[in-house]
Amino acid sequence: MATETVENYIKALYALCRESPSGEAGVARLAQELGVTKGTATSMIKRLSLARLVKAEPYSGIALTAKGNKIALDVMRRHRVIETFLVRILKLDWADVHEEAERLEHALSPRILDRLDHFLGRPSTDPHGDPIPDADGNVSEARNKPLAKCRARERVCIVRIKDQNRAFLKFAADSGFMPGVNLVVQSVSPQAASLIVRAARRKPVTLSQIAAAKILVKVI
Amino acid sequence: MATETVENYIKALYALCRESPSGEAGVARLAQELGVTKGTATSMIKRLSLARLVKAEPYSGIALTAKGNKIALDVMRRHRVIETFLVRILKLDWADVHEEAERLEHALSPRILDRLDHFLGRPSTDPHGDPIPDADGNVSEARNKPLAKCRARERVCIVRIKDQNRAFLKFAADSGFMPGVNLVVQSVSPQAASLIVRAARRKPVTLSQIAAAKILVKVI
DNA sequence: CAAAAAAGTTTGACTACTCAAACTTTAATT
DNA sequence: AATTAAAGTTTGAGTAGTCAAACTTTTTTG
Repeated sequence: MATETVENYIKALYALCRESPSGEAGVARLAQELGVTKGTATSMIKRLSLARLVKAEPYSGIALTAKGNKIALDVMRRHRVIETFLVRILKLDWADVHEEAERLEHALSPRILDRLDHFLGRPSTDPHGDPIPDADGNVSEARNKPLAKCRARERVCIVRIKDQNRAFLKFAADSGFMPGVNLVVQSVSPQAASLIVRAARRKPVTLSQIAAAKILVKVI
Repeated sequence: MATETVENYIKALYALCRESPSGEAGVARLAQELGVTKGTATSMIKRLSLARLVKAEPYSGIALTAKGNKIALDVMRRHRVIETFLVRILKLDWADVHEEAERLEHALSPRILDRLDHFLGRPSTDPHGDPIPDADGNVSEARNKPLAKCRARERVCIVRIKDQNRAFLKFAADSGFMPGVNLVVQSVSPQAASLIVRAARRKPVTLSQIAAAKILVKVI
């Protein structure tokens, strides 16, 4: 079994590879993400490479192997099932659960994970709309688009908030932006790189393109 | 915060001090309990002593300080609340939950612990009847007696099974010996160091003194 | 009480993880 | 193309935890 530290490196690598156009991660970003120095990250990459969890040549990009990918999905599954439990059952704050799940995800046995998943009714997404991989590592990434790409007068439904940052989640929750909420795009201003949206029984909110890119929606 | 390893040493020390007449633990038993060598245990005791969690002179007994005791009770609280959750909510096997809780107890934040405790209705004991310390570290050790000390024809109610061993717990569950169950002591045989007890709608079961010492009861 | 057993300690070495700082390679800029 | 900045690597060192094995102290027992 991978140590807690290894799981965290793998998880971070998975996310970095996702958001990079080349599909490969770099040491500098990885180190930053995990709060360690570049040297530490380099030596860990060497270890992961030796364990065949990543593919990496010196001075070039890092990519997860199939084995590494499996671990990443497994950790993500544990993380998201726990988040769902914390919000739905223990009523923890939607914006706080990420940090809490971060610690718990490493202590969950397959047996408890399955029981918890069953108890929750096999949820397909966590409270932020992130898809939960199934026990075999299959994820159903729904084809939805960022709010930032919407045009004026479009009516959409929020399906996912793609940011784990507590401050952003707090802002989103305070503004009423949570999965399941319907929005109307009132106006789009390409020059100001912002758009104005309105949820039912709410005041209109102005969002920057950057913020709107983190909110995934489906058209209704 | 104490590391996971430190928490485990403290927890083991607490149990050893309890069951020792002198109230002090020894390195050999401690090492055995944790599955490490004596040397490893010695060096850890030195560290704990430096951190003022235990009081220990070379070649003499080990005792927890007030600070160490607080940690022990805190870990036990987390352990027992989790066990209660695993049995009551996730329906895990009564005999299996100890090992599972062993891993989870170190990953539980005070916030989650409190929510879980609240969700469970602030239970006073875990599924094995072990008392759950409250958030301030107060334990209500009920004055109950071991089944081994009972006399023939006594009617008692099981309140606690004082053993974490899975095999013993499995035997106990299979024999119907769980907290809340009423028993009649049919006969006591000092020579054979055993006694025969019977639960309602069950066949009589013969228990050794040793086994019966682990079953705590109250007279009814 | 002397010898043996048990309990406790010390030492040297190893893995996992980390940092700081010097260094090398690659990429970006002027 | 030459310089600089950024990214990546290496080295030396430190903490936490561990073992094996030699050693010392205490306890047990013949």
